[in-house]
Amino acid sequence: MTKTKLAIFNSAIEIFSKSGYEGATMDEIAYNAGVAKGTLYYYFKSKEEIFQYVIKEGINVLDMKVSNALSSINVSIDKIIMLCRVQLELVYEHRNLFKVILSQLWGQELRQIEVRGIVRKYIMDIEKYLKEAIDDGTVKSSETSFMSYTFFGTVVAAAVYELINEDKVNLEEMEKNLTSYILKGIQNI
Amino acid sequence: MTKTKLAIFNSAIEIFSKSGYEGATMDEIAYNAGVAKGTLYYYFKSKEEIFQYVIKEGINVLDMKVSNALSSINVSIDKIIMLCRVQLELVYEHRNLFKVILSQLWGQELRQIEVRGIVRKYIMDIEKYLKEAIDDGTVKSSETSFMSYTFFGTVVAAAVYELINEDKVNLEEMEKNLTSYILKGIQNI
Amino acid sequence: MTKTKLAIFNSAIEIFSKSGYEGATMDEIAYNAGVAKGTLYYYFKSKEEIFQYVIKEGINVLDMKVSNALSSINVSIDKIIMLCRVQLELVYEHRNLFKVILSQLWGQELRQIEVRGIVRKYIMDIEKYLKEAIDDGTVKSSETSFMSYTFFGTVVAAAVYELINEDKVNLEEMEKNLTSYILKGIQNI
Amino acid sequence: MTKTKLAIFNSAIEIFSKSGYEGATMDEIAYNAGVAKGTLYYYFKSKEEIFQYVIKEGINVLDMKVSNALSSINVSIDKIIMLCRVQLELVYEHRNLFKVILSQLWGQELRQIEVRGIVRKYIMDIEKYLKEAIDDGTVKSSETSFMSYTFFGTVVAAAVYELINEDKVNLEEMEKNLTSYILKGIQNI
DNA sequence: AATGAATGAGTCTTCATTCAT
DNA sequence: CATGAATGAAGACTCATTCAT
Repeated sequence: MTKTKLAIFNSAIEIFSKSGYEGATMDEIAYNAGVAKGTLYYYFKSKEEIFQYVIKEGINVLDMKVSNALSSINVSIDKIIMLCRVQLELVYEHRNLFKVILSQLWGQELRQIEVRGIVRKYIMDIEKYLKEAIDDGTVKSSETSFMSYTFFGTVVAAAVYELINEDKVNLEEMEKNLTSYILKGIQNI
Repeated sequence: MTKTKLAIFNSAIEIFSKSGYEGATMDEIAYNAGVAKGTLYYYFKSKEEIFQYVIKEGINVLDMKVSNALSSINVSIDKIIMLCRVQLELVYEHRNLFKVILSQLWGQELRQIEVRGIVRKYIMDIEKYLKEAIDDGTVKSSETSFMSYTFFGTVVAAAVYELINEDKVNLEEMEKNLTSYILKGIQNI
Repeated sequence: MTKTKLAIFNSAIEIFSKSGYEGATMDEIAYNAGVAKGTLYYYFKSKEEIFQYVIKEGINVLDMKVSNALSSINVSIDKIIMLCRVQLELVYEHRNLFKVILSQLWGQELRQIEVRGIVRKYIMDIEKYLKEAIDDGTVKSSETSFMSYTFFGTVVAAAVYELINEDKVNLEEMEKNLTSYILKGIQNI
Repeated sequence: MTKTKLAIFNSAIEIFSKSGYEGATMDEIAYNAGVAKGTLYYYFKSKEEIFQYVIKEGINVLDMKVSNALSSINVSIDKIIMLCRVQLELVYEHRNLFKVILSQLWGQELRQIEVRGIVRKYIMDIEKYLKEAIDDGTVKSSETSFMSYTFFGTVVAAAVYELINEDKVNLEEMEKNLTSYILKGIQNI
């Protein structure tokens, strides 16, 4: 990625997260990147292509960070706990990327269907870790597909919480609560 | 709501859910409602106003259905269980409304900030039920604000699951899994 | 054709003849028609579609004028003579249409290939009259296909002559010369 | 002409003939010439200048080929016959140049008016030969200016014929027909 | 109560041209 | 000699909105 392309990438993520895909304008993206509008088209064929690049490159980073964080852990329940923590941190650190993805998850445009496909793959990676933990008995045997979606949803919840309550979040506290919620649920026993 | 206004309401929800706010066009909404474009402006001042009407009227329906479902239940843990069930049913039944809301949750446009305010209120209603259950000891004492967001997130998860896996969902099965997940978590004890 | 559509049609022919297809701008066409740019798109899907409408509608008029002029003539040599005259008059009267057609005859764009198809059909109509005249012996037996193209080319020559020498043309004189050229050639015997 | 300039010349003629002046892009011309876009501007000041170079250099070649072909012929009627033949061969051999010229003959842009001027001069050369033949009585006395345009038009006809009927042309046959048409016309006597 | 022709501001995209290397 | 990254003016097209009927 050249310096210019990187500037466009960063600008685009910001603008898309602020205005959504349709709401974002090439003018804004260019201005925010500090380049001329024509430059966008020197590096990308269209707005669509910028969007796809943002998503794919972004997901790559997430994937790498997740597998890095988990690679050194052997005990599967610890993996699950670390997964909670790392996902939460990613949501926090890459909140703009998450906003872009979550805003483009819902429609019937080709772009949106593709984003769903990407999220599906992302969630299937989570499922893998859950299956491991089920296999060695630390996690309840259950329908892992749905379970991984609820896991993902819980992370989204954190994004919504963070979005709605802005500045006031305490990441460590959230981590603790989230892990407890996921592992043990809410019921008092 | 006259017949024509209702037709516009239904059409708008459909189009907004398919294309998002910016992606939806007045032409499409009018055509889908079976009226002329001018008619939209006879009933609403602007696209913005149609959108707001859709959201507010939609949320009203959800609120009423939730309180109806819970009004006859006294035991607080049963209320929580029913809340799981009813939310899941609403996500399923009013999926288009949920798609509209969830797609408009993430940006910095006035409209999106307003939608977040509405969701915030909606989640605070959930919090009320959780507080009740904590008070009588059936639910663990915890940070209820965050807990209600995770609850909401889990419901969103169901929406995503349903969206990505389309047709193949089994609502009853999902209900059982969801309730177990929320109440007891995933860990084997 | 509504009044507005007609205004667009007339404007477009003028602008296309002045600037060619690519050189013409929608702004110019709209301004010249006395309507807003959006109005062009209310009546036509695209610039391309305006162009096609101009060509097809224009060719229709030519076809009708030719067959009207020839319908009342029975002697085939007189038909040929009248064909010379009427073609020349059409080139003169509809010079803008001819300019548009002749400028769009030469490339490999779909639009240009289509125009060639239309011209081909137009020339095949001429061929019909030549064949008749050959059948009754007033015109030399020859390769009629090529002959009709040369006939057409001679008409184009008149267009070029008229274009290059502007104002100074004497239509009657041209008619006489043209007919003599076509019927008897240039050689002195 | 250096090798690079020649490459640009050849590329430009090809692209202009395929897409017209406005339709041709500098990118395409550069790519087709196997050079970088900047190189075009090393050799030419602008697209306009490339175009003019193409036309002028092209017409030069035509002029030379015509005068070469006719220089050794003394009998004026033979000159006319050879003129037919050589023009037809040029149209065939340099069809791309003819397409460029013929597509740029019709508008009101400066460039197009200039092309008309060049064609005018080219036709006036033809006129010269016709005048000679009139002077010694082999060609009918007539308005030579118009006659030379019809002569040119007949050649254009061949171009159109060739363009529309592509591959299927038989050059020798065409030459015979064309010469007969020009010298003796179509009428049976 | 309802329409649909007309608008024009705003958007994406193209492309001739420049310039530092 | 030659390059190609970068530009920005200009063009096709969209669409929310208006208004006379």
